Amino acid sequence: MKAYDQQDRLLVAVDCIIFGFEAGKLNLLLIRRDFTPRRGEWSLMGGFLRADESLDEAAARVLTELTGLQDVYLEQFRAFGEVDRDEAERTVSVGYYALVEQEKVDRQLSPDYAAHWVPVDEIPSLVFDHRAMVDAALRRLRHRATHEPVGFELLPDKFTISQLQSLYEGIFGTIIDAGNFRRRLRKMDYLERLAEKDTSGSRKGAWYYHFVSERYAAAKSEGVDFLLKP
Amino acid sequence: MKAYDQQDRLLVAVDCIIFGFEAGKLNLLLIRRDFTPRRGEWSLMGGFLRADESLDEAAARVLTELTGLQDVYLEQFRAFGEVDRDEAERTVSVGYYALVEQEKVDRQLSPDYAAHWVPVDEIPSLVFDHRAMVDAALRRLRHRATHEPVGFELLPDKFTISQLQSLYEGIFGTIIDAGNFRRRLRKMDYLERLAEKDTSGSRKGAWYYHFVSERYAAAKSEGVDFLLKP
DNA sequence: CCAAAAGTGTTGAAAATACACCCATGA
DNA sequence: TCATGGGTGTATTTTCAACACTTTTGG
Repeated sequence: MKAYDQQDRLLVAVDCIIFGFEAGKLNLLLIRRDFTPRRGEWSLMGGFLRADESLDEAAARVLTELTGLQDVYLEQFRAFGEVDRDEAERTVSVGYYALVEQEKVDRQLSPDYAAHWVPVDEIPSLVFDHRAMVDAALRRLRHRATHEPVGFELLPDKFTISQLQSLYEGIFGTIIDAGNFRRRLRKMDYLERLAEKDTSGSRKGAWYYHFVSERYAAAKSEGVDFLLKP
Repeated sequence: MKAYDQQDRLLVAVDCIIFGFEAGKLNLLLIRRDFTPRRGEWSLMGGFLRADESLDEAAARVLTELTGLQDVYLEQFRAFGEVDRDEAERTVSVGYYALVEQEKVDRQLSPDYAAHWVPVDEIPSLVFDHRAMVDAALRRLRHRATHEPVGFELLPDKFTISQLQSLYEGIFGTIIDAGNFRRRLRKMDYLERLAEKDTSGSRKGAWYYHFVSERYAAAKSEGVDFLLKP
């Protein structure tokens, strides 16, 4: 418990699996490394934990550095600690996944990293164990999205039911029955229908909805569980 | 991403939340620290990650050191990285929870640590952020126990339905309808009824069952999901 | 008027629940 | 014989997937 020597001190990193959604596709934000090791290869965005910050703070810092965004949905999902996972030096990495509005990111993406959105079903070869990190994050996201209303983080504040359905189809890679999907949503009274319609997708126009987090918190505290299966 | 200095090197620990089950109670194995800091206070069993081992290996080592057990169910659930979480020195700790047969442990517990079983609803004050670790582990265990057949890890190889029900009642702190609980189990053909009865609990005697992990793996690969709600 | 997306209703099957009931047996 | 935990059966309710159906409106 107590014993350690200087050699036990090592680097701790955070790596961010950044999810976005656009045109019916769930995407991942990757960078091309312009630094060693593995310069030029695809990689997740990451950074080293500093002495004066918590893990959560480090993850938020790294995310802001790349996307310029603050206050985004960010959740730790797993620490990765194989001895040889980083070829340069022993490093334990803590994985975080982020859910961002892709459009927001695109407006202020840092040019310092050659970052690109890649559909989750077309992920290129990644450095180190980053592919395993992505897979673990995806599993966690899928699970979380069915049990907590986190999917909304990937959509604009105003969204239509069809957009939400398309998102869930993107997350799970499945087709969902529109009627049943709507019915489940209708019961969630923390989804507020706005007085406005989106007419871009159809003649009829689709009502915009809005997620009212205070109402969700109230419902949850009364034991009402969120559940949205694919 | 790339930049760090010597000061960024820090200690990584693993802490083990060790669950056991006895007499209808879900228990936690705690130690009394005979080392600084906080000598004499209650704490989780932990240890520092060494340069030549993975996180999983470190957790297993720590667990074996205390309990003498090997090959127990051990799962990482979260890394804890607040700056001041350990008052002695900046330390990131990765939390693992273990499910062990309490009786097995009691037979070979290391005397080097003053370890005690404590019911999960009577946890004393713990050092650092160990209480938050325990709470997170408990949430994870409850969730995991409903979706994966991990509860069996807490019971002997042979167990009765009543024991299993009592275990689930202990994990969730609820009362379960015996009839419905049995019916759900009857459908799980990876639970094999043995030719033997436990006559200690009743006149009639209760059949012993056995979890056949190979059969479960087969069922799972065919898409049959485990689900055992409280 | 018609194409096409938005949105509603109906139905039958499946599963969860509550709870009444039978079983075996040692004291 | 009866108290006690073990174990089964069943009527009722709830949930849910499938899919037919209606609505709206720009072109």
